Amino acid sequence: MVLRLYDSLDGGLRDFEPLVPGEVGMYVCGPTVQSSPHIGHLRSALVYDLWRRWFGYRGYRVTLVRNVTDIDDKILGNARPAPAADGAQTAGEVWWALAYRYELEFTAAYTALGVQAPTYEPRATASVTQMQEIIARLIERGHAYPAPDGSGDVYFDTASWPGYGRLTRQAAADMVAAEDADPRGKRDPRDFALWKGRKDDEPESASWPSPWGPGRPGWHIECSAMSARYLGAQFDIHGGGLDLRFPHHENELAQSTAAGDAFARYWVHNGLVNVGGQKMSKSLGNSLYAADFLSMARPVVVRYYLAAAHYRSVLDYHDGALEEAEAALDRVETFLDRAARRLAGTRFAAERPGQVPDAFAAALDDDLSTPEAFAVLHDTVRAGNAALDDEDLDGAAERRAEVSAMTQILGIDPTSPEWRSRPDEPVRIALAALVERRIADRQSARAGRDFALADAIRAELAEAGITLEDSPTGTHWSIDAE
RNA sequence: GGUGGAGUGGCCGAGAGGCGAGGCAGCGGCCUGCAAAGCCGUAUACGCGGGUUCGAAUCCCGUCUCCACCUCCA
Repeated sequence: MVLRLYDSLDGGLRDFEPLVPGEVGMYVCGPTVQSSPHIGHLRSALVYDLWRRWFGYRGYRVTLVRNVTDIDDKILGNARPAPAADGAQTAGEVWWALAYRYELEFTAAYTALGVQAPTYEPRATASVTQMQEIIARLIERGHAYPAPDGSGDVYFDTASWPGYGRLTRQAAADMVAAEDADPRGKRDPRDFALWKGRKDDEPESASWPSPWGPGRPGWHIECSAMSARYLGAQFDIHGGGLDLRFPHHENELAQSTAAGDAFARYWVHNGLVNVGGQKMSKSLGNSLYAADFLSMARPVVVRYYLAAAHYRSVLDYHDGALEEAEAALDRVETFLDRAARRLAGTRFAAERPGQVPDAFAAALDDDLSTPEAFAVLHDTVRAGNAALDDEDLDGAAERRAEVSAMTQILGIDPTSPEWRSRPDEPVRIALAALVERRIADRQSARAGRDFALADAIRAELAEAGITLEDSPTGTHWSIDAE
């Protein structure tokens, strides 16, 4: 079976053929660490985590590079201004401290969501030499020019590159220049900065020496440099949020190819997250930050929610969505739990190494169709429950193995230690002793047909947050999901 | 103005010419002392108007509405 993915450059589904057999090189635009991560950042990271896991399951060795943009106008803008001429320090946080603080927030959010660390996570500030090398090549080839205004800026000459606009299928003539664009030394308003000469109010620490004067890199060149540095001049997949298609990815593509690099062979873009039908924005005040979102439900539920929609669709968050995800995931958990209890002590007790059902694999092979994959997961859960009802233990064990395999790939295996809040063993043991005693009391009440007492005990435990379930093999108790 | 995308049952959300994905909620049933969990059943769904076809949510034409991007937002 061939893996297919939707290539934004091509505008259609394409069979994936790796550059090097058995390997996948994937570059994903990470965040600019200028403010706290929001739900959209979570989704983006999760999407590429899922791609990576699936490629891995399909036998590829995946090199995933996700950068951190740690130097940028907004970072400088959000940090304190440069020291005054007399050397007096101004109040506030220095830009690199601010960038690092937010980087740590991103890392914490990704970890909480079960996003595996990429193979490497380069910071833009560590590849300035590589950026300058590309800029020099562009100037040499006649596709970039230092601004004649003495600003120290270097611009990409869009008019010199016929392929400009290819990724977003736009004709240069149709592009509308932003009203607030600062023309500075540009030949054409569409030209974009490769290098930004240092301005007087910018801190010395945010400036690097260059052949064009001290300054710092433009945003787009960062990704061109880092992808080539870690994955090579040509690599398999370039990913990022749909909002980055233009100008960021268009510019990356133009500058890398104009510099002579073959660049990405496939472009993958994830859909954005809206809140209440609208794009998140600071002015609307509807931004949903990662930390808040992750506290609204168990992280594995958040992951389920974000992974259940197709990665290219717009995901519109609305109230109640996490409750639905919770209910859906509970079905899976309940089955695994139920199967484990029923199979314990039988010859099917040991977990078998699971194979995912063919339909599940086919779904993910088809442009990572997680919605269909989740449908297969639920079908399998139902079949497993039915097997348990029929006392078909072999079938139940088989379904359990499949469910485990699927949830592991999706990163939502409820039994995985990463989702377990550390149980306080002594407390658990003590609680178990007390609860089981009440259950025994209830059993004798039931045996004596004193259902009023039995129900009272059940209600008493429910009050304490403990749910009882009777089954032919005994009464099972569980603590309600926290 | 340009480019790309979307409108599916009470809700979420797939699919893309012919068997009504899946989840949540609802209803009926089985099971249960009663529950819970589970299982089985249950929907005249595809923005609107035409057309092509034996057959259209899926193709074509028209039309309405919404969203994203168009120089630095994942």
